Amino acid sequence: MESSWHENLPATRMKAIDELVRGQEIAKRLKLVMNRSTGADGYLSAGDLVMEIMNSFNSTLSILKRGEFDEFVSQIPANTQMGSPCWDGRKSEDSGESGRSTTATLKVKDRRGCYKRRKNSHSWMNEASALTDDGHAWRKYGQKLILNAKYPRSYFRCTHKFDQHCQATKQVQRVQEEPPLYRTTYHGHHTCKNLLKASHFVLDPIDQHHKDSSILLSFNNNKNNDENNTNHLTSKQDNLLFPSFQSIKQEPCKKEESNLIDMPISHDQTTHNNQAPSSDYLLSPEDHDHMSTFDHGDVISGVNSSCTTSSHSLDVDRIIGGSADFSSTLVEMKPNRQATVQKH
DNA sequence: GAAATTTGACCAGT
DNA sequence: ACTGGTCAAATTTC
Repeated sequence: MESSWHENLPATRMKAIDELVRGQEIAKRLKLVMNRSTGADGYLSAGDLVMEIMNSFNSTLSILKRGEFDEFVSQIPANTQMGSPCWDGRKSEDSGESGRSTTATLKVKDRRGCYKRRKNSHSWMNEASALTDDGHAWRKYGQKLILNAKYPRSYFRCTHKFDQHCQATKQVQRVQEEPPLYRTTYHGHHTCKNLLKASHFVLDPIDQHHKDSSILLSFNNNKNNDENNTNHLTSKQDNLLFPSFQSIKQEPCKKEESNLIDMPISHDQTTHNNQAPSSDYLLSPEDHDHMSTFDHGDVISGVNSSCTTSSHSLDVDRIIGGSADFSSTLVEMKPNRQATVQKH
């Protein structure tokens, strides 16, 4: 599948990719060296750094290979590159849309509506039988009843949206009652530096994955297709995930888990569908390829450390396939992590 | 009191 | 017009 993306890219981008691949290889070697020479404690922080580096490479490569560079750039906060009047969701004084505001609504409009709706944004999906901790701190900003969905959808943004201009968001929706099945759809890349959580973030999914509790889907949005995807997605039980979802600011997430996402919607349109929402998401042919490699790669890339939640597996496949992959390393690190995570 | 969640309203895409 | 995504005041929690 790699040949396909090669063909479509301009030479300059190809060159950039080559450079990134080279850097990626170097980081990989560094990791191996560190793995041999460093003690446990030293390794953890250094390992995190290497993870950061490699995730950064992965993310960038994914973006470039998919021809999404432009979009990626557009996600960078306004103060660094874009002129969007209110990129961070806060209203700036002179945002253009007020032009069609009436005076009566001006006050409200002054506060609201200044946001760009996500279109074709980079997104991927994770399905699990429990609400999984993806290692990031999330803040809930909305909940919505979705047509033909039995349960409401919850909307989360990165806690560091404002202090670090992190653009990542996710949506969580329970899609099935028995067995419980939650679908988490991630949008955007984390640009925050939440390093502590980052290491957890990297670790958990590996573990989860090996214990087979969740499925990560990578896709480019578009909800057209159906069928089939979900057939790949049978999710299973896992007990490990329960400490989970704590990333939504510890306790509050429990609340969400218990009364928010679990709560079925009790109105008339609940009729048909526990499964239907699954069909809202589909994989592009390319992503089907990713799917086929999920078993080892995409979990890492998808959950990918603090700052790069790009999900595309090809790079990670390469990493993991090409060297003593992270898994063993991560297993070593895990005890530390658990001590940290399971505060309650 | 600060931070997080809830919830109704606003807005954009279709 | 409808629906989903986001905003922000009000409320709740710590």
